[in-house]
Amino acid sequence: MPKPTFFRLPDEKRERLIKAAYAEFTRAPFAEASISNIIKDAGIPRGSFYQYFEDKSDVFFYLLDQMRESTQAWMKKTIDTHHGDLYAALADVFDHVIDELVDGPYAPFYRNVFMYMDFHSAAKISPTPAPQPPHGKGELINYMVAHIDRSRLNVHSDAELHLLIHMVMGMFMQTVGYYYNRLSQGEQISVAELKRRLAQLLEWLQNGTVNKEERHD
Amino acid sequence: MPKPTFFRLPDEKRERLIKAAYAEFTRAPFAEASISNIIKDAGIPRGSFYQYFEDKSDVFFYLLDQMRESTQAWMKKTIDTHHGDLYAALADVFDHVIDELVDGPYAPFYRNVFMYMDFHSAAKISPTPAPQPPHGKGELINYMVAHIDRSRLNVHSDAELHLLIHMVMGMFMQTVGYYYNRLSQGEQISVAELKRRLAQLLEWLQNGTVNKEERHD
DNA sequence: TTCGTCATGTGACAACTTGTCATTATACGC
DNA sequence: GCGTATAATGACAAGTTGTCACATGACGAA
Repeated sequence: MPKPTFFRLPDEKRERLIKAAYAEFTRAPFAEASISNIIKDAGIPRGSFYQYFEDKSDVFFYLLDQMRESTQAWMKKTIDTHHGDLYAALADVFDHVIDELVDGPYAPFYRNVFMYMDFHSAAKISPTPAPQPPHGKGELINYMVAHIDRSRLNVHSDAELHLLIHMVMGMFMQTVGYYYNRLSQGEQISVAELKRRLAQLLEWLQNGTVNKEERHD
Repeated sequence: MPKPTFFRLPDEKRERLIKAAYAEFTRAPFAEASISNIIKDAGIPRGSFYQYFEDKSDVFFYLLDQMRESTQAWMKKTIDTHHGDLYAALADVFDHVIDELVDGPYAPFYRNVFMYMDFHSAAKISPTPAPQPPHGKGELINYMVAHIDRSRLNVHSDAELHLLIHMVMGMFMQTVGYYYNRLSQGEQISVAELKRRLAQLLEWLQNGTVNKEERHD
């Protein structure tokens, strides 16, 4: 988390810093991004940066957190809209988020995020099946566990539902990561194809991949 | 790939280098590992390192490649043993690989690999659904597409089987990554629990997560 | 106004990186 | 014994990060 001083900054200065940080993490993936560039761009001295943030990842995850919050709100809303129908909500959200990731104003930033997101970092963002402080990463998954309609789901405990949600989220990130990888290799797949893949994965997850002997229909 | 000079090195020196590289990537995750430490440990001058390798990731992926090869061989063998039964083979391989990852001599190295493996790097290792050079990362997935028994699988094309395999592999890595994350947070889960989770995920993938209305049993 | 105190701003600095390159050493064929 | 290609070497430039002693505010009390 940014230090208190950061939040006491005059709006103009704070926004200048954030903008510079976005620019740098858009220019280069986390490992290659440099604090030097951010402060040069924002026009603040080096010492000040460390007055506001712990280090590079502190800014980075602050930016990510902002993105998470909006997505999280959208997800909750969608679950309600679909009266707790997990897969209907997921299909909806995936579509929406992908449009955001691919066409939205921050698309190139997200690209760096997804391609170079490791499991350690992902754990800081995506919902974690663990006791969580009231607000933050765990909030969404707890909301989901509480509001998902399980009557038609083959899960038998909170833990199992946690696992399922965790898996679906991971699957989503993986697939988006795959899309960006292809993009950066010039072997771009279309957004439609990306969505088709996700739909297929969801379908498998719902109905399984194994043919039941003699389906009665 | 290491440069030709590297492979012409006297065995003793080459092994010393590899050993030092393993030590460094065991000590620290990729981003924090330093070439300086490797050469200090191996006792070779800086310039020589660059005679053998392109850069840090060149050594790193060389090490990973060695691990991939052995796992790959095991996977193929297991598919044959199970006469192309995808899920039986996967269950087998997962169990074996996990024991390797958790108890094997390279466990701490793998830990760093999995926790800090991003999607971009993963693409270099895990099977990619794309036309592939005869040998390497794509070899396994092509072998699988060719040898998996599809008669009981709900897949209708090579592309779909690719996708399925891709997803299962990703799911595996994600779950192992999760295990290591918990480990590093002190909230360790047991190996048995890890295996149970994977088994559950495979089960869902086979039979689906949605209750068919009125199962006839 | 003058002082004290606490929060901020600042940039020079040490301690590391990495990749290069001119130079030296070695091996091998003739 | 000589020439040439291949390999070894370490000083170096150019960059990075985090720190710290000090300067500059701001604001209330005397």
